[in-house]
Amino acid sequence: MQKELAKTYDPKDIEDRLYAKWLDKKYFHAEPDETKKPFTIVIPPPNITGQLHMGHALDNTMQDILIRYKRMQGYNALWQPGTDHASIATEVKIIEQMKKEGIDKRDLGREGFLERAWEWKKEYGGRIISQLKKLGSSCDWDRERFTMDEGCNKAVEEVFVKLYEKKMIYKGSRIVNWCPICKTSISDAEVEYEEQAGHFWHIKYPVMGTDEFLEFATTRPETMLGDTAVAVNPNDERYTHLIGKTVKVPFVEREIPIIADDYVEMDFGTGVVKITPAHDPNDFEVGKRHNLPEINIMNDDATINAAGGKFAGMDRYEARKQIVKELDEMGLLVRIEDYSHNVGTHDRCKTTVEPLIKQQWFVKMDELIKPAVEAVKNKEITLVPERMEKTYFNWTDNIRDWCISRQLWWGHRIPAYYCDKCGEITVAKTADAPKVCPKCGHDHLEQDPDTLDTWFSSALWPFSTLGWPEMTEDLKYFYPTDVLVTGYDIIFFWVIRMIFSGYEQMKEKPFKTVLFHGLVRDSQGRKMSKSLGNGIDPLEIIDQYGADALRFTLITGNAPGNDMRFYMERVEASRNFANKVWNASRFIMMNMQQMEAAGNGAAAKAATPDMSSLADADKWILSKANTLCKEVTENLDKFEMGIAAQKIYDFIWEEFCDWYIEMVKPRLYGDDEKSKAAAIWTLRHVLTDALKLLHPYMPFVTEEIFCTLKEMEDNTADESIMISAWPEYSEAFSFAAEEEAVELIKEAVKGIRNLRSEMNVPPSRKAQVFVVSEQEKVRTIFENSKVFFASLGGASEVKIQQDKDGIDADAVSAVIPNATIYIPFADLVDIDKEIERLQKEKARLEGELKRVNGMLSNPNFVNKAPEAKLAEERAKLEKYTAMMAQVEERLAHFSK
RNA sequence: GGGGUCUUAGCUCAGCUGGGAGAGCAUCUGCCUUACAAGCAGAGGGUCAUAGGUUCGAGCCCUAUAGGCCCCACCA
Repeated sequence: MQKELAKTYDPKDIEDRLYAKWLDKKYFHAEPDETKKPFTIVIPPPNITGQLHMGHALDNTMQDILIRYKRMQGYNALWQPGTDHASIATEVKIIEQMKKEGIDKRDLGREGFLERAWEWKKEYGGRIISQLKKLGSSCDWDRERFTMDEGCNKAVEEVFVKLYEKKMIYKGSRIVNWCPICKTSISDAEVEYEEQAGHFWHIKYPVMGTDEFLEFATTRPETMLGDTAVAVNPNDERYTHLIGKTVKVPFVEREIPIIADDYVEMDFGTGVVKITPAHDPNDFEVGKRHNLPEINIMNDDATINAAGGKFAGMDRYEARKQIVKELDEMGLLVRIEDYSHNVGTHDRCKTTVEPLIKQQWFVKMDELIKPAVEAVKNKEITLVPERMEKTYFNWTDNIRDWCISRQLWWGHRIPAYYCDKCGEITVAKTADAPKVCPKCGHDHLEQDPDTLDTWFSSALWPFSTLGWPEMTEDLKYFYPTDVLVTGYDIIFFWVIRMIFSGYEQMKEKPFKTVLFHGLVRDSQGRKMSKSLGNGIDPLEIIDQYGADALRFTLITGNAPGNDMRFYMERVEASRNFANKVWNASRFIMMNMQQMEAAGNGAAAKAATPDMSSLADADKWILSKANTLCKEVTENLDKFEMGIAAQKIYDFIWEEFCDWYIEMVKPRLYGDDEKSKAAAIWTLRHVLTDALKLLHPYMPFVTEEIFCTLKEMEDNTADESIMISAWPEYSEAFSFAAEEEAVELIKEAVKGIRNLRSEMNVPPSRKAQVFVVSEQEKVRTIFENSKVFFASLGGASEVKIQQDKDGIDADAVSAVIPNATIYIPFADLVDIDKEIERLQKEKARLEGELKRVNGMLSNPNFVNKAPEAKLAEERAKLEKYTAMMAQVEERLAHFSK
């Protein structure tokens, strides 16, 4: 039973041991249980390529706090974990790795490459999971899933086939964003715009049958090889006479029409736009309106193809240079202007994307998005913070069809089969894959070589992980999930797509609340990135300071949706807090042991206290703790985790450690056994509640202390804090009168400390303290708390009396409501300084009185303010008036 | 072009539905008081960006202005 705790908290010994225990006891595991209410969170599945970074650490700390909180509240809490195959991100990594070995993806072939990819998954897929465990994440690892496991594959096929049958997935030739390095199409969401310094090349085309030229400007001159028209605004009088005529495109020697279209802005540039339907999304639309030919001039690697004539084979930038040069020589280059403009780049590899026309698969969005918009509008799904709704609607209002096919190998292969004889397309699940063409009976069918956008499978995550498309018990019980915690940066990629997928497939929302967090930046406010080398590795922080310190740092002092900066000083502060909790506990346990050794342990260990033996201080801290339980619960229910954390911190450090523990020491060292037992009962009770409130934030240190405590009490029933009951507010522990009494004592102690400090009285010099109050009630309060003044205020003796009899007239004083404290430091008193001090106090009180009187004499305030506020101000008036009288009395004495 | 957000103590940030400005770190002073020096006690430091407005009352609500950051759109 005798258990020694180290003097400083060392998380290293403890964390792995406790985590292993939790796993062993299956505390994280949840099964459907109709007697309990479910609370579900699905993890944003980290990429298998991933290493735990600060963003993950924050994201998962938030989830763990919520899940641990709800678990303690008695919910059947499920945190569903898993990883994401991350199609393109992983494929790019593997290709990089192979490149080092001199292997090209194509050398291996599809099968060979996939084999290698699965090996990668085996090797690295588990890495991030073990890192999440280091953080303390209480995920149900028995349920770990992967976006390409059998169940998720089934879900993906099911959705694809269903949507295809409903004509909500279609194949079409459309302009898409093409990455010439990754050689795949990407969705609009994957394009990142980047401001780049470029040029505006002013070029002119000769108008056929005239000696006129049409001048226009372009940022991409090489696309002229694919021009199929030149457009002007129909109302532009400068050009009306040319509409219907043609111009000749140099090099390719193509005659193309001059057309009129509203898309052209008259006052931008020359008011003339070259139209390249195959290489620009706007031009593509113009081309459709005017039935223009679409001439693709590029290969998949962004070199010019045969349609580019003499430039064929050149890279797009090389061709650009050459074309400009030759146009200049031909006298068709008017001028070159510096021009800064946004260039679309691929978010994975930063390559400039090339708009190209390709056959691709799309999800039709117009109908699908409707319930997702409604759900947020009518608050069936709540976004926290609320302002994220604007971002959400901005996307849904301008939604375009979702390009879901990727020219990659790692991912879910599109379940479409083509007859190489009649061209019939058959879409079917793998299990029902057609052997022969259902149209012509031909037996040679090829599956579409493309795979799906990685977000197609993650969109199904909240229900695919629970067993869908089977209507499993898990799905019935745990769906819809409760909270989704994620960064605001993937609202378009993921959040919206989960919402519409949930409504479409489950006819029900995927989650009730989306809780957004911001980015974790470095101390200078920069994004942490590999290229900057400014990333801080969460694992190193855990190693050095402990997971609890890291978690607490990430969660305090930052509001939902806001970015935060990461400071080592803050980690240290959190570590210090863990140590503070540790030492306070150590102190309490030491005293429990002494009590036990003296054979008086029973009363201190009782389930309920002997109310009559509780001192004012005991009731005060019990009452404070009681209020804290209520507030923290309320804050957590509103997802105000940072605010709740701050309250717990302040309570433990200030109220509990700096005040209560110090107040209680004289009793612990005294010989009133009854009083001692009450104190220890209170210490234990408050500590336990505080540990429980803190546990979601700092799971390790709280568990270690909690278990040690229970061991000392021989309480084997409570084997872990993580499955103990969340502390609830109880009217029985609300003590308003005692709270008021102790606050008065605190005022008195602060007053004494202040005096001593101002007069440079060393702590070693003890002094007499006189408390004078005309109110019997106040005198009783001090009488009950006399014992505190020795340790807290360096008092050698405390005398409480009704008048100033026997007090040195020149004693220094501190004025508190309804009482004056006198300390006779006759030899130290400097009359002038004392007068100055009292005058300062008087000025302060005058200020307060002026404010209160101002309010109370304002009829508008008296008439309109709520009654409670009025009463509060009246009480203050009374208090300050009394204090003012006391100060004036002292001033009068010294001024004589 | 549209939208969001921020501007609070030297630094980084909290401040929930409007009712006397807070934390951590830093600074200054004094303490190794038998839980903790990763600590204890005390102190200094803010016209809450600016200008108006609503209100009995504004850091908080409204409008405008200035500066910073972010997202979306992409006029070639």
